[in-house]
Amino acid sequence: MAQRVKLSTIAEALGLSTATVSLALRDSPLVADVTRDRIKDAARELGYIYNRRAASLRTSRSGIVGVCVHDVMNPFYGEILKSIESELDRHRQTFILCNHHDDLSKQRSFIDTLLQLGADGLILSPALGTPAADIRLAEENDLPVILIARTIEGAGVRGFRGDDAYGMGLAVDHLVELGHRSIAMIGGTRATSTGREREAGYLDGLKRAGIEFRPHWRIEGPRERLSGFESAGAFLAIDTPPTAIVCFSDLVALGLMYGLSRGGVRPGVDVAIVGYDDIEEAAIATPPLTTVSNGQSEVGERAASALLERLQGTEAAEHTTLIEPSLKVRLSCGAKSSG
Amino acid sequence: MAQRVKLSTIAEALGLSTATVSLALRDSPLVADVTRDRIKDAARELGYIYNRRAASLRTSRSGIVGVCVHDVMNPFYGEILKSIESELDRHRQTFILCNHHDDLSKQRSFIDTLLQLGADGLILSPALGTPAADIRLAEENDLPVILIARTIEGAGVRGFRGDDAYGMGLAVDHLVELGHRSIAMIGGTRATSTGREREAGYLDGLKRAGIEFRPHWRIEGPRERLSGFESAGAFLAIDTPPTAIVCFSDLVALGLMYGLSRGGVRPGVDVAIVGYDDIEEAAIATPPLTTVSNGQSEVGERAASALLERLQGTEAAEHTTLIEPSLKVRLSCGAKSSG
DNA sequence: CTGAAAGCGCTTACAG
DNA sequence: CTGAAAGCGCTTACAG
Repeated sequence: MAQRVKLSTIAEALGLSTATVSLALRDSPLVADVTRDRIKDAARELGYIYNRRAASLRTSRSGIVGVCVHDVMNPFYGEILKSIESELDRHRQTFILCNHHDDLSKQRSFIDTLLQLGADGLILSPALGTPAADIRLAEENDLPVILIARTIEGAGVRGFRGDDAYGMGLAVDHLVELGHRSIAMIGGTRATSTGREREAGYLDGLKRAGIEFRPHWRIEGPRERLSGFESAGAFLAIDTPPTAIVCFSDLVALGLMYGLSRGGVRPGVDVAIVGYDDIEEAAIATPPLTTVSNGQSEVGERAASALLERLQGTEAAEHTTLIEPSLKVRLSCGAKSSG
Repeated sequence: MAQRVKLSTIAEALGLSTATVSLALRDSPLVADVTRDRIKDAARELGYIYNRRAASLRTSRSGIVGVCVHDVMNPFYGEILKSIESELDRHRQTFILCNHHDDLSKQRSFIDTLLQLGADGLILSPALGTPAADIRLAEENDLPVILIARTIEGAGVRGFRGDDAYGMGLAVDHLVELGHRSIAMIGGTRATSTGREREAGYLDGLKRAGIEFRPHWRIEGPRERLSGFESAGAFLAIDTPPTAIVCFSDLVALGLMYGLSRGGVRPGVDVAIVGYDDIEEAAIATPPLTTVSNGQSEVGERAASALLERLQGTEAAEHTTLIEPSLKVRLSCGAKSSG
């Protein structure tokens, strides 16, 4: 290719200074309308490409926001990412995505990259075991952080997530109303705030109903479709299997339903199942999945807005906002209670 | 925060020049070992953060590779993205993801951003209707492009994708062997090379078997789970419904199976179904889905390698490499042929 | 309304 | 083995 076109190329072609060209391209009112139009036309004709590195070196604003989650492929993040994307788009921020797969070192190297690129901010669903110090390091280096989905003790930053304990309570209450007295919980781990909260909501729900928790009702671990599928075996191996199951997530529930079907047990008929998240697939599954809607799009939108406000100069705050979840009743919990 | 630490901060602290510090941090053999160690220690202690914008302004290498696909949430891209990610990781390239949602202007603005950031390359699954000129614009501005999954006439760049026509042929052949003589195809559009190729494979398959194609066997459009679900209605409305269905993708097939179940038709019993892509869920679905494995991880890996080679200085080539697909027989095609 | 000049934080020949 | 200086392509006071 020919010599790259830069501000000075345009300036020379028109007999102007680079200062004027720079101002004109950014629609500064300091430049006369006629001049501005001439400059913009020339820029277009010459195929000028704005060099953001050079600009951001000067202004220390990059227009980049990092978004880092466990796994972008997980539909749980679908709504969240979608609303973050549209919010950032509107403010002409480029958003760069990253999976950390719950690997702390991947997360760290992504944060490092953002710092090196002079990114303007980070929206993070922190990896398992993220120490508060990691968040502070970013903040101390002028990278504002907003947490989503999971929160971290002592991180001192703003966070947005669903009220997981309350939401899981809704699920349990509903099953109790249907007459169930033996309710399992499958999936999730205490290593995340989400896992702890949802488990707490489950245990509280049982307590409210005066049901005594049995340790073998709790199958920990599964957080995705495949492990949900595999957990069907463990569930069916329980001596007297519970009549109902609350799952850590819809993905776990959907995998579990596949697993139970294969084991000859009919979800929604032989056993009641409730998921969590209300992903798109829940409504069309066989049977349609009763679940807890988590307000994900609100989480995404508010996280993005909070970040944009901080970029505008608002002070950092450090509380976590809980979005109120709601129950979506469908057919998967239609099992007759049998005990 | 305090004044930002830069090369010169370290240089001053140690009584050295920035040149030496710069070389030392990049492990140049020009710097004495002792000096290098002192420098690295100081950098760590001072909390030095490398400024990539400044460096890349000078070197015109950014270490950034863009990856842009229709929708990162689509599990079809799962394997592809995973192998691209690990390949780029190993070469210390930061990869930034973007969805274009088949919106040309979104794709263009992403390419623009990459150009502005001085990105080193782009791996692209082009949006519907992407003109060859868009690809050439990138190439002319020193942004090498590699295409995946979909190809574009006359783009003049390297591409990698599964052999879609051949793969769909495998699916049809298998159904014919099972005795089916009326086979529908659901999903996909002629606006993408993938859609055209898979449809061509379907039609050729019918021809090979001496089956005359009926227009009402072809339900165009669906490319995702939800629209696959909805297409069940259209299928069941056919006067004498075909005994077998090949789907544009696993997602379409899985949605369709949900839809058929709800309509009281048992997939794999009342009607044979074959998907395409062999995503993880296919193996655990109810019933397990017969499908065509597309070699996605090979696509991702080879696309990333091809790009890395070009960054190394290899000349651009322009042929498309077809990865050979293979059939995975499971239970969803176990329907008895009835005509 | 427009221009000349400094500077953002690196890297890279070139000297020594 | 180390240093002084130029330059990557912008933006931003400051002058005029």
